[in-house]
Amino acid sequence: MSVRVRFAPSPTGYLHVGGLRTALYNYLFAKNQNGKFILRIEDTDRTRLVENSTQGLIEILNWAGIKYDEGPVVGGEYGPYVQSERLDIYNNHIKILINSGHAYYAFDTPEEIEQMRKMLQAKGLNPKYDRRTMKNQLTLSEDEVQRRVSSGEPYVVRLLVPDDHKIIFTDIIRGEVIVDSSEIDDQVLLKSDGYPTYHLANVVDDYSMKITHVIRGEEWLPSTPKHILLYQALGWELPKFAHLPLLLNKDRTKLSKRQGDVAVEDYRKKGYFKEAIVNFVALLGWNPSSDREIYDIQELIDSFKLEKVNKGGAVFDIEKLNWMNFQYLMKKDTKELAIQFKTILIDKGYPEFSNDYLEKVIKTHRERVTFLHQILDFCPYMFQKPEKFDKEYFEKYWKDYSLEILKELQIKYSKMDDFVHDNLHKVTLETASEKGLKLKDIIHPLRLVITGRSAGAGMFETMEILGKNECLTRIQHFIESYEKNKLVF
RNA sequence: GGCGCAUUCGUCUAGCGGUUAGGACGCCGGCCUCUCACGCCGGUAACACGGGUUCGAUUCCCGUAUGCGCUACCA
Repeated sequence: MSVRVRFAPSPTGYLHVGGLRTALYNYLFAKNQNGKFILRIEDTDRTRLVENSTQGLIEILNWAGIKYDEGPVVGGEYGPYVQSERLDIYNNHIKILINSGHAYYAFDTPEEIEQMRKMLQAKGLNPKYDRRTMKNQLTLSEDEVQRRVSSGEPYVVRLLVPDDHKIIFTDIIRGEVIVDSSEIDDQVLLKSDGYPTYHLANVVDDYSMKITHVIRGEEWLPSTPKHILLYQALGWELPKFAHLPLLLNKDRTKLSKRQGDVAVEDYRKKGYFKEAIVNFVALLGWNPSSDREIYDIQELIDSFKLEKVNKGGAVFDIEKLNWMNFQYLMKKDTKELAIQFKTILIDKGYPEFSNDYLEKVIKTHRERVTFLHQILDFCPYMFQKPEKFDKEYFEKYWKDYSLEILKELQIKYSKMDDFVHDNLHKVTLETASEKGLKLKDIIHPLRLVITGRSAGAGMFETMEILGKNECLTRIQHFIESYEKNKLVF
Protein backbone atom coordinates (compact mmCIF):
# COMPACT_ATOMS: atom_id res chain seq x y z
CA MET A 1 0.00 0.00 0.00
CA SER A 2 1.43 3.33 -0.95
CA VAL A 3 2.10 5.90 1.72
CA ARG A 4 -0.35 8.76 2.16
CA VAL A 5 0.13 11.40 4.84
CA ARG A 6 -1.52 14.69 5.58
CA PHE A 7 -0.96 18.03 7.21
CA ALA A 8 -4.23 19.18 8.74
CA PRO A 9 -4.08 22.72 10.11
CA SER A 10 -6.94 24.82 11.39
CA PRO A 11 -7.40 28.12 9.63
CA THR A 12 -7.18 30.13 12.82
CA GLY A 13 -4.27 32.40 11.99
CA TYR A 14 -0.80 32.24 10.58
CA LEU A 15 1.26 29.11 10.16
CA HIS A 16 3.33 28.51 13.26
CA VAL A 17 6.94 27.33 12.92
CA GLY A 18 5.91 24.19 14.79
CA GLY A 19 3.22 23.67 12.18
CA LEU A 20 5.79 24.19 9.48
CA ARG A 21 7.94 21.46 10.94
CA THR A 22 4.97 19.09 11.19
CA ALA A 23 4.12 19.82 7.57
CA LEU A 24 7.75 19.38 6.58
CA TYR A 25 8.17 16.02 8.31
CA ASN A 26 4.99 14.77 6.67
CA TYR A 27 6.27 16.02 3.35
CA LEU A 28 9.75 14.56 3.79
CA PHE A 29 8.32 11.22 4.82
CA ALA A 30 5.89 11.13 1.90
CA LYS A 31 8.52 11.99 -0.66
CA ASN A 32 11.04 9.61 0.87
CA GLN A 33 8.48 6.82 0.63
CA ASN A 34 7.31 7.80 -2.80
CA GLY A 35 3.94 8.57 -1.33
CA LYS A 36 1.47 11.42 -1.37
CA PHE A 37 1.32 14.48 0.85
CA ILE A 38 -2.15 15.86 1.41
CA LEU A 39 -3.28 19.19 2.80
CA ARG A 40 -6.59 19.17 4.66
CA ILE A 41 -8.19 22.19 6.25
CA GLU A 42 -9.82 21.48 9.60
CA ASP A 43 -12.27 24.32 9.96
CA THR A 44 -14.82 22.72 12.25
CA ASP A 45 -14.49 25.34 14.96
CA ARG A 46 -16.56 28.12 13.51
CA THR A 47 -15.80 30.46 16.37
CA ARG A 48 -12.08 30.56 15.80
CA LEU A 49 -12.08 30.95 12.05
CA VAL A 50 -9.84 33.69 10.76
CA GLU A 51 -10.70 34.99 7.37
CA ASN A 52 -8.21 34.30 4.58
CA SER A 53 -6.01 32.23 6.81
CA THR A 54 -6.38 29.16 4.59
CA GLN A 55 -5.08 31.23 1.76
CA GLY A 56 -2.18 32.43 3.91
CA LEU A 57 -1.41 28.87 4.99
CA ILE A 58 -1.26 27.68 1.40
CA GLU A 59 0.83 30.62 0.36
CA ILE A 60 3.43 30.17 3.07
CA LEU A 61 3.62 26.42 2.41
CA ASN A 62 4.25 27.16 -1.24
CA TRP A 63 6.85 29.72 -0.30
CA ALA A 64 8.64 27.15 1.82
CA GLY A 65 8.61 24.74 -1.09
CA ILE A 66 6.33 22.22 0.59
CA LYS A 67 4.06 21.26 -2.27
CA TYR A 68 1.03 19.16 -1.57
CA ASP A 69 -0.27 16.52 -3.96
CA GLU A 70 -3.90 16.76 -2.95
CA GLY A 71 -5.79 19.46 -1.13
CA PRO A 72 -7.68 22.70 -1.56
CA VAL A 73 -7.21 24.46 -4.91
CA VAL A 74 -5.39 21.52 -6.53
CA GLY A 75 -8.11 19.00 -5.64
CA GLY A 76 -7.71 15.22 -5.74
CA GLU A 77 -9.83 12.10 -5.82
CA TYR A 78 -10.62 12.05 -2.09
CA GLY A 79 -11.96 15.57 -1.78
CA PRO A 80 -13.32 17.90 -0.74
CA TYR A 81 -10.31 18.72 1.42
CA VAL A 82 -12.01 21.30 3.60
CA GLN A 83 -13.94 19.80 6.49
CA SER A 84 -16.79 22.29 6.43
CA GLU A 85 -17.60 20.89 2.99
CA ARG A 86 -17.80 17.31 4.28
CA LEU A 87 -20.62 17.64 6.81
CA ASP A 88 -22.77 14.97 5.14
CA ILE A 89 -19.96 12.47 5.47
CA TYR A 90 -19.65 13.09 9.20
CA ASN A 91 -23.40 12.91 9.72
CA ASN A 92 -23.52 9.53 8.02
CA HIS A 93 -20.88 8.20 10.33
CA ILE A 94 -22.60 9.67 13.36
CA LYS A 95 -25.70 7.70 12.39
CA ILE A 96 -23.68 4.53 12.04
CA LEU A 97 -22.13 5.04 15.46
CA ILE A 98 -25.48 5.72 17.10
CA ASN A 99 -27.14 2.75 15.45
CA SER A 100 -24.35 0.44 16.54
CA GLY A 101 -24.54 1.74 20.10
CA HIS A 102 -21.08 3.30 20.07
CA ALA A 103 -22.43 6.82 20.40
CA TYR A 104 -25.45 8.49 21.92
CA TYR A 105 -27.41 11.72 21.94
CA ALA A 106 -26.98 14.05 24.89
CA PHE A 107 -29.11 17.06 25.72
CA ASP A 108 -27.36 18.68 28.66
CA THR A 109 -26.83 22.43 28.59
CA PRO A 110 -23.36 23.85 29.08
CA GLU A 111 -24.46 25.07 32.51
CA GLU A 112 -25.58 21.60 33.56
CA ILE A 113 -22.27 20.13 32.50
CA GLU A 114 -20.38 22.83 34.30
CA GLN A 115 -22.33 22.09 37.46
CA MET A 116 -21.72 18.35 37.15
CA ARG A 117 -17.99 18.91 36.82
CA LYS A 118 -17.90 21.17 39.83
CA MET A 119 -19.68 18.61 41.93
CA LEU A 120 -17.35 15.83 40.90
CA GLN A 121 -14.32 17.98 41.54
CA ALA A 122 -15.63 18.91 44.95
CA LYS A 123 -15.76 15.21 45.74
CA GLY A 124 -12.22 14.82 44.49
CA LEU A 125 -13.31 12.78 41.50
CA ASN A 126 -12.33 12.99 37.86
CA PRO A 127 -14.63 15.56 36.24
CA LYS A 128 -15.72 13.25 33.47
CA TYR A 129 -19.11 13.35 31.85
CA ASP A 130 -21.34 11.17 33.96
CA ARG A 131 -23.46 9.37 31.41
CA ARG A 132 -25.59 7.64 34.02
CA THR A 133 -26.99 10.74 35.63
CA MET A 134 -27.09 13.27 32.82
CA LYS A 135 -29.79 13.90 30.22
CA ASN A 136 -28.99 11.60 27.34
CA GLN A 137 -30.06 8.69 25.26
CA LEU A 138 -28.97 6.28 27.97
CA THR A 139 -31.06 7.83 30.72
CA LEU A 140 -34.05 9.05 28.73
CA SER A 141 -36.72 6.91 27.12
CA GLU A 142 -36.53 6.19 23.42
CA ASP A 143 -39.65 8.29 22.78
CA GLU A 144 -38.28 11.19 24.74
CA VAL A 145 -35.05 11.11 22.74
CA GLN A 146 -36.99 10.98 19.49
CA ARG A 147 -39.18 13.87 20.58
CA ARG A 148 -36.26 16.06 21.58
CA VAL A 149 -34.28 15.37 18.42
CA SER A 150 -37.18 15.94 16.05
CA SER A 151 -38.38 19.04 17.88
CA GLY A 152 -35.09 20.70 17.07
CA GLU A 153 -33.83 20.85 20.61
CA PRO A 154 -30.05 21.34 20.68
CA TYR A 155 -28.09 18.18 21.24
CA VAL A 156 -24.61 16.74 20.91
CA VAL A 157 -23.54 13.21 20.14
CA ARG A 158 -21.06 11.58 22.47
CA LEU A 159 -18.80 8.58 22.09
CA LEU A 160 -19.69 5.75 24.45
CA VAL A 161 -16.29 4.95 25.89
CA PRO A 162 -16.10 1.41 27.27
CA ASP A 163 -15.21 1.03 30.94
CA ASP A 164 -12.01 -0.64 32.07
CA HIS A 165 -10.53 -1.30 28.73
CA LYS A 166 -6.83 -1.00 28.08
CA ILE A 167 -5.96 0.76 24.86
CA ILE A 168 -2.52 -0.14 23.62
CA PHE A 169 -0.92 1.23 20.52
CA THR A 170 2.53 1.56 19.07
CA ASP A 171 3.82 4.97 18.18
CA ILE A 172 6.61 4.91 15.61
CA ILE A 173 8.60 7.46 17.58
CA ARG A 174 7.69 6.56 21.14
CA GLY A 175 7.04 2.88 21.10
CA GLU A 176 4.21 1.28 23.05
CA VAL A 177 1.72 3.58 24.77
CA ILE A 178 -0.92 2.25 27.15
CA VAL A 179 -3.97 4.17 28.36
CA ASP A 180 -6.88 2.93 30.40
CA SER A 181 -10.24 3.79 28.87
CA SER A 182 -11.61 4.76 32.27
CA GLU A 183 -9.43 7.85 31.97
CA ILE A 184 -11.20 8.90 28.82
CA ASP A 185 -14.25 11.12 28.79
CA ASP A 186 -17.30 10.38 26.66
CA GLN A 187 -15.99 12.62 23.97
CA VAL A 188 -18.34 14.92 22.07
CA LEU A 189 -18.28 13.87 18.42
CA LEU A 190 -20.94 16.13 17.01
CA LYS A 191 -21.41 19.62 18.38
CA SER A 192 -24.74 21.30 18.79
CA ASP A 193 -24.01 23.57 15.84
CA GLY A 194 -23.97 20.48 13.63
CA TYR A 195 -20.22 20.47 13.11
CA PRO A 196 -18.10 17.51 14.15
CA THR A 197 -15.30 17.86 16.67
CA TYR A 198 -11.70 17.25 15.71
CA HIS A 199 -11.81 13.68 16.95
CA LEU A 200 -14.60 12.53 14.69
CA ALA A 201 -13.72 14.56 11.63
CA ASN A 202 -10.09 13.66 11.85
CA VAL A 203 -10.70 9.93 12.09
CA VAL A 204 -13.33 9.86 9.39
CA ASP A 205 -11.20 11.90 7.04
CA ASP A 206 -8.00 10.04 7.67
CA TYR A 207 -9.80 6.83 6.91
CA SER A 208 -11.68 8.03 3.88
CA MET A 209 -8.64 9.79 2.47
CA LYS A 210 -6.70 6.56 2.91
CA ILE A 211 -4.10 8.09 5.20
CA THR A 212 -1.52 5.46 6.11
CA HIS A 213 0.56 7.41 8.65
CA VAL A 214 -0.71 10.00 11.08
CA ILE A 215 2.24 12.28 11.80
CA ARG A 216 1.32 15.10 14.15
CA GLY A 217 2.43 17.04 17.22
CA GLU A 218 2.88 15.46 20.63
CA GLU A 219 -0.09 17.37 21.99
CA TRP A 220 -2.22 14.77 20.22
CA LEU A 221 -0.73 11.79 21.95
CA PRO A 222 -3.24 11.78 24.82
CA SER A 223 -6.21 11.81 22.46
CA THR A 224 -4.95 9.04 20.24
CA PRO A 225 -6.76 6.40 22.35
CA LYS A 226 -10.04 8.21 21.65
CA HIS A 227 -9.29 8.01 17.98
CA ILE A 228 -8.45 4.35 18.23
CA LEU A 229 -11.79 3.71 19.93
CA LEU A 230 -13.45 5.37 16.99
CA TYR A 231 -11.56 3.32 14.44
CA GLN A 232 -12.57 0.21 16.33
CA ALA A 233 -16.20 1.28 16.63
CA LEU A 234 -16.34 1.81 12.90
CA GLY A 235 -14.51 -1.42 12.22
CA TRP A 236 -11.63 0.28 10.49
CA GLU A 237 -8.00 -0.65 10.30
CA LEU A 238 -5.70 1.68 12.22
CA PRO A 239 -3.18 3.92 10.50
CA LYS A 240 0.32 4.10 11.93
CA PHE A 241 0.92 6.91 14.42
CA ALA A 242 3.96 9.10 14.95
CA HIS A 243 3.88 11.91 17.50
CA LEU A 244 6.47 14.61 17.03
CA PRO A 245 8.24 16.32 19.94
CA LEU A 246 7.25 19.89 20.65
CA LEU A 247 9.14 23.03 19.73
CA LEU A 248 10.07 25.03 22.81
CA ASN A 249 10.89 28.57 23.89
CA LYS A 250 14.25 29.33 25.48
CA ASP A 251 12.74 28.62 28.90
CA ARG A 252 11.52 25.23 27.64
CA THR A 253 7.84 26.09 27.65
CA LYS A 254 5.84 25.34 24.52
CA LEU A 255 6.89 27.70 21.74
CA SER A 256 4.66 30.73 21.89
CA LYS A 257 4.19 34.31 20.95
CA ARG A 258 5.43 36.75 23.60
CA GLN A 259 8.85 35.11 23.61
CA GLY A 260 9.57 35.83 19.98
CA ASP A 261 8.08 35.27 16.60
CA VAL A 262 6.22 32.08 15.94
CA ALA A 263 4.64 32.77 12.58
CA VAL A 264 6.63 31.59 9.61
CA GLU A 265 5.52 34.77 7.92
CA ASP A 266 7.41 36.82 10.54
CA TYR A 267 10.64 35.09 9.70
CA ARG A 268 10.05 35.51 6.04
CA LYS A 269 9.53 39.22 6.53
CA LYS A 270 12.71 39.50 8.53
CA GLY A 271 14.62 38.27 5.55
CA TYR A 272 15.30 34.63 6.36
CA PHE A 273 15.76 32.44 3.33
CA LYS A 274 13.26 29.64 2.98
CA GLU A 275 16.13 27.19 2.60
CA ALA A 276 17.52 28.27 5.96
CA ILE A 277 14.22 27.96 7.76
CA VAL A 278 13.44 24.59 6.25
CA ASN A 279 16.94 23.29 6.95
CA PHE A 280 16.88 24.59 10.50
CA VAL A 281 13.42 23.38 11.38
CA ALA A 282 14.13 19.98 9.83
CA LEU A 283 17.04 19.48 12.19
CA LEU A 284 14.98 20.36 15.25
CA GLY A 285 14.08 16.92 16.49
CA TRP A 286 15.72 14.88 13.80
CA ASN A 287 19.00 14.50 12.02
CA PRO A 288 20.54 12.01 9.65
CA SER A 289 23.28 10.96 12.13
CA SER A 290 25.87 12.95 10.32
CA ASP A 291 28.17 15.82 11.22
CA ARG A 292 26.79 17.89 8.41
CA GLU A 293 24.47 20.79 9.12
CA ILE A 294 23.52 22.07 5.71
CA TYR A 295 21.08 20.09 3.59
CA ASP A 296 18.94 21.02 0.65
CA ILE A 297 15.40 19.75 0.46
CA GLN A 298 16.26 16.77 -1.72
CA GLU A 299 18.97 15.65 0.70
CA LEU A 300 16.49 15.94 3.55
CA ILE A 301 14.01 13.82 1.63
CA ASP A 302 16.61 11.19 0.81
CA SER A 303 17.78 10.74 4.37
CA PHE A 304 14.55 11.23 6.33
CA LYS A 305 13.54 8.44 8.70
CA LEU A 306 10.59 8.71 11.06
CA GLU A 307 12.18 6.21 13.42
CA LYS A 308 15.06 8.60 13.94
CA VAL A 309 12.92 11.47 15.16
CA ASN A 310 13.79 12.40 18.74
CA LYS A 311 11.39 12.09 21.63
CA GLY A 312 12.30 15.17 23.65
CA GLY A 313 11.21 18.71 22.86
CA ALA A 314 13.62 21.02 21.07
CA VAL A 315 14.36 24.66 21.86
CA PHE A 316 14.06 26.98 18.90
CA ASP A 317 17.45 28.69 18.98
CA ILE A 318 17.45 31.82 16.88
CA GLU A 319 21.26 32.08 17.00
CA LYS A 320 21.66 28.89 15.09
CA LEU A 321 18.98 29.89 12.61
CA ASN A 322 20.90 33.11 12.01
CA TRP A 323 24.09 31.18 11.41
CA MET A 324 22.24 28.96 8.99
CA ASN A 325 20.85 31.93 7.14
CA PHE A 326 24.40 33.21 6.81
CA GLN A 327 25.48 29.88 5.36
CA TYR A 328 22.82 30.18 2.67
CA LEU A 329 23.68 33.80 2.04
CA MET A 330 27.25 32.69 1.30
CA LYS A 331 26.11 29.73 -0.76
CA LYS A 332 23.50 31.31 -2.97
CA ASP A 333 24.08 32.43 -6.51
CA THR A 334 24.88 36.14 -6.58
CA LYS A 335 22.76 36.62 -9.68
CA GLU A 336 19.70 35.52 -7.74
CA LEU A 337 20.69 37.61 -4.74
CA ALA A 338 21.21 40.69 -6.91
CA ILE A 339 17.65 40.43 -8.18
CA GLN A 340 16.31 40.18 -4.64
CA PHE A 341 18.50 42.99 -3.47
CA LYS A 342 17.33 45.22 -6.26
CA THR A 343 13.77 45.11 -4.97
CA ILE A 344 14.99 45.89 -1.46
CA LEU A 345 16.74 49.01 -2.76
CA ILE A 346 13.76 50.09 -4.78
CA ASP A 347 11.50 49.67 -1.74
CA LYS A 348 13.80 51.96 0.19
CA GLY A 349 13.69 54.58 -2.52
CA TYR A 350 17.15 54.15 -3.96
CA PRO A 351 17.83 54.71 -7.65
CA GLU A 352 18.28 51.64 -9.80
CA PHE A 353 21.71 50.03 -9.92
CA SER A 354 22.81 47.52 -12.53
CA ASN A 355 22.67 43.85 -11.65
CA ASP A 356 26.36 43.64 -12.36
CA TYR A 357 27.11 46.37 -9.84
CA LEU A 358 24.87 44.78 -7.21
CA GLU A 359 26.50 41.41 -7.72
CA LYS A 360 29.90 42.92 -7.06
CA VAL A 361 28.67 44.63 -3.91
CA ILE A 362 27.06 41.41 -2.70
CA LYS A 363 30.14 39.33 -3.40
CA THR A 364 32.35 41.63 -1.36
CA HIS A 365 29.97 42.28 1.53
CA ARG A 366 27.84 39.25 2.19
CA GLU A 367 30.37 37.67 4.52
CA ARG A 368 29.82 40.62 6.84
CA VAL A 369 26.06 40.29 7.36
CA THR A 370 23.42 37.73 8.28
CA PHE A 371 20.63 38.94 6.01
CA LEU A 372 20.79 40.18 2.47
CA HIS A 373 19.02 43.41 3.36
CA GLN A 374 21.66 44.19 5.97
CA ILE A 375 24.14 44.92 3.21
CA LEU A 376 22.41 48.23 2.80
CA ASP A 377 22.92 49.08 6.46
CA PHE A 378 26.47 47.84 6.40
CA CYS A 379 27.67 49.78 3.39
CA PRO A 380 25.22 52.54 2.49
CA TYR A 381 28.18 54.31 0.89
CA MET A 382 28.05 51.83 -1.95
CA PHE A 383 24.73 53.40 -2.95
CA GLN A 384 25.16 57.04 -2.03
CA LYS A 385 27.96 59.43 -1.09
CA PRO A 386 28.80 59.52 2.58
CA GLU A 387 27.06 62.41 4.28
CA LYS A 388 28.62 62.02 7.67
CA PHE A 389 32.08 60.98 8.74
CA ASP A 390 32.91 58.82 11.72
CA LYS A 391 34.41 61.25 14.22
CA GLU A 392 36.25 58.71 16.31
CA TYR A 393 37.80 57.17 13.23
CA PHE A 394 38.79 60.59 11.95
CA GLU A 395 40.46 61.57 15.20
CA LYS A 396 42.31 58.31 15.42
CA TYR A 397 43.75 58.17 11.91
CA TRP A 398 43.64 61.62 10.36
CA LYS A 399 47.09 63.19 10.81
CA ASP A 400 48.48 66.57 9.91
CA TYR A 401 50.07 65.12 6.78
CA SER A 402 46.93 63.33 5.63
CA LEU A 403 45.58 66.16 3.51
CA GLU A 404 48.79 66.52 1.60
CA ILE A 405 48.86 62.82 0.83
CA LEU A 406 45.23 62.79 -0.15
CA LYS A 407 45.91 65.52 -2.70
CA GLU A 408 48.84 63.59 -4.05
CA LEU A 409 46.73 60.46 -4.37
CA GLN A 410 44.05 62.46 -6.08
CA ILE A 411 46.49 63.35 -8.81
CA LYS A 412 47.93 59.86 -9.10
CA TYR A 413 44.52 58.20 -9.18
CA SER A 414 43.26 60.57 -11.80
CA LYS A 415 46.10 59.50 -14.09
CA MET A 416 45.28 55.81 -13.77
CA ASP A 417 43.90 54.03 -16.81
CA ASP A 418 42.99 50.81 -15.11
CA PHE A 419 41.27 51.67 -11.85
CA VAL A 420 41.44 48.15 -10.41
CA HIS A 421 42.45 46.60 -7.13
CA ASP A 422 46.04 45.63 -8.01
CA ASN A 423 46.88 48.96 -9.59
CA LEU A 424 45.33 50.90 -6.74
CA HIS A 425 47.33 48.85 -4.32
CA LYS A 426 50.54 49.49 -6.25
CA VAL A 427 50.05 53.22 -6.60
CA THR A 428 49.03 53.68 -2.99
CA LEU A 429 51.87 51.56 -1.68
CA GLU A 430 54.37 53.59 -3.73
CA THR A 431 53.06 56.77 -2.22
CA ALA A 432 53.37 55.33 1.24
CA SER A 433 56.99 54.26 0.67
CA GLU A 434 57.92 57.68 -0.70
CA LYS A 435 56.65 59.27 2.47
CA GLY A 436 58.17 56.67 4.71
CA LEU A 437 54.73 55.54 5.84
CA LYS A 438 53.02 52.21 6.14
CA LEU A 439 50.19 51.35 3.80
CA LYS A 440 47.68 51.39 6.60
CA ASP A 441 48.64 54.95 7.51
CA ILE A 442 47.16 55.92 4.19
CA ILE A 443 44.36 53.43 3.92
CA HIS A 444 42.53 54.50 7.05
CA PRO A 445 42.24 58.17 6.12
CA LEU A 446 41.33 57.06 2.60
CA ARG A 447 38.60 54.78 3.90
CA LEU A 448 37.20 57.65 5.88
CA VAL A 449 37.17 59.88 2.81
CA ILE A 450 35.57 57.31 0.52
CA THR A 451 33.13 55.62 2.88
CA GLY A 452 32.82 57.82 5.95
CA ARG A 453 33.09 54.76 8.16
CA SER A 454 35.66 52.60 9.81
CA ALA A 455 34.22 49.23 8.82
CA GLY A 456 33.96 47.89 5.32
CA ALA A 457 35.32 45.55 2.70
CA GLY A 458 38.88 45.82 1.42
CA MET A 459 39.65 49.42 0.48
CA PHE A 460 40.89 48.78 -3.02
CA GLU A 461 38.08 46.37 -3.84
CA THR A 462 35.63 48.96 -2.63
CA MET A 463 37.23 51.65 -4.78
CA GLU A 464 37.32 49.43 -7.81
CA ILE A 465 33.61 48.75 -7.53
CA LEU A 466 32.75 52.40 -6.94
CA GLY A 467 34.84 53.35 -9.97
CA LYS A 468 37.34 56.04 -10.75
CA ASN A 469 34.90 58.89 -11.23
CA GLU A 470 33.01 58.24 -8.06
CA CYS A 471 36.17 57.93 -5.98
CA LEU A 472 37.70 61.11 -7.36
CA THR A 473 34.47 62.97 -6.78
CA ARG A 474 34.38 61.83 -3.19
CA ILE A 475 38.00 62.79 -2.62
CA GLN A 476 37.42 66.22 -4.13
CA HIS A 477 34.28 66.71 -2.10
CA PHE A 478 36.09 65.75 1.09
CA ILE A 479 38.99 68.11 0.43
CA GLU A 480 36.63 71.00 -0.18
CA SER A 481 34.60 70.34 2.93
CA TYR A 482 37.70 69.86 5.01
CA GLU A 483 39.33 73.06 3.87
CA LYS A 484 36.18 75.02 4.48
CA ASN A 485 35.96 73.32 7.84
CA LYS A 486 32.56 72.02 6.85
CA LEU A 487 32.99 68.32 7.49
CA VAL A 488 29.87 66.79 8.98
CA PHE A 489 30.43 64.20 11.65
C1' G B 1 -5.20 16.76 41.18
C1' G B 2 -5.43 12.58 37.43
C1' C B 3 -3.31 10.46 33.04
C1' G B 4 0.47 10.45 29.42
C1' C B 5 5.23 11.70 27.33
C1' A B 6 10.09 13.13 27.98
C1' U B 7 15.38 13.94 30.27
C1' U B 8 23.62 13.66 26.77
C1' C B 9 27.66 20.32 26.93
C1' G B 10 23.78 26.99 27.79
C1' U B 11 21.19 25.37 22.80
C1' C B 12 20.53 21.61 18.46
C1' U B 13 22.39 16.79 18.53
C1' A B 14 25.78 11.83 17.56
C1' G B 15 25.84 7.53 20.47
C1' C B 16 21.96 2.00 19.95
C1' G B 17 26.83 -2.47 26.91
C1' G B 18 33.37 -1.57 26.78
C1' U B 19 34.45 5.65 23.28
C1' U B 20 40.03 10.25 25.92
C1' A B 21 31.39 10.69 25.27
C1' G B 22 31.91 13.10 18.78
C1' G B 23 29.92 17.33 15.74
C1' A B 24 27.31 22.15 15.22
C1' C B 25 25.55 27.07 17.26
C1' G B 26 27.02 30.45 21.08
C1' C B 27 30.98 32.11 24.13
C1' C B 28 36.48 32.76 25.06
C1' G B 29 41.61 32.87 23.11
C1' G B 30 45.07 32.87 18.96
C1' C B 31 46.43 33.27 13.70
C1' C B 32 45.37 36.00 9.19
C1' U B 33 44.78 41.40 8.30
C1' C B 34 44.07 48.26 5.74
C1' U B 35 39.12 48.39 9.33
C1' C B 36 34.83 45.19 9.92
C1' A B 37 34.06 40.47 8.71
C1' C B 38 35.07 35.57 6.47
C1' G B 39 38.39 31.75 7.11
C1' C B 40 41.78 28.74 9.93
C1' C B 41 43.64 26.80 14.75
C1' G B 42 42.67 26.02 19.84
C1' G B 43 39.68 26.25 24.38
C1' U B 44 35.10 26.14 27.50
C1' A B 45 31.12 22.82 28.59
C1' A B 46 27.04 17.25 29.19
C1' C B 47 25.22 11.55 30.17
C1' A B 48 19.20 14.68 36.19
C1' C B 49 19.40 11.49 40.73
C1' G B 50 18.96 6.64 43.29
C1' G B 51 18.54 1.54 42.92
C1' G B 52 18.98 -2.86 40.19
C1' U B 53 20.63 -6.36 35.66
C1' U B 54 25.72 -7.24 33.98
C1' C B 55 32.55 -8.82 34.26
C1' G B 56 31.15 -3.80 32.63
C1' A B 57 26.31 0.82 32.11
C1' U B 58 25.22 7.28 28.88
C1' U B 59 23.17 2.91 26.57
C1' C B 60 18.61 -2.27 29.43
C1' C B 61 14.82 -2.41 33.81
C1' C B 62 12.45 -0.01 38.18
C1' G B 63 11.78 4.15 41.17
C1' U B 64 12.53 9.57 42.40
C1' A B 65 13.01 14.46 40.73
C1' U B 66 12.20 17.95 37.12
C1' G B 67 9.95 19.63 32.64
C1' C B 68 6.23 19.46 29.11
C1' G B 69 1.51 17.89 27.12
C1' C B 70 -3.56 16.49 27.74
C1' U B 71 -7.63 16.56 31.00
C1' A B 72 -13.48 21.71 26.27
C1' C B 73 -19.67 21.40 22.23
C1' C B 74 -10.52 24.25 20.62
C1' A B 75 -7.76 22.09 17.41
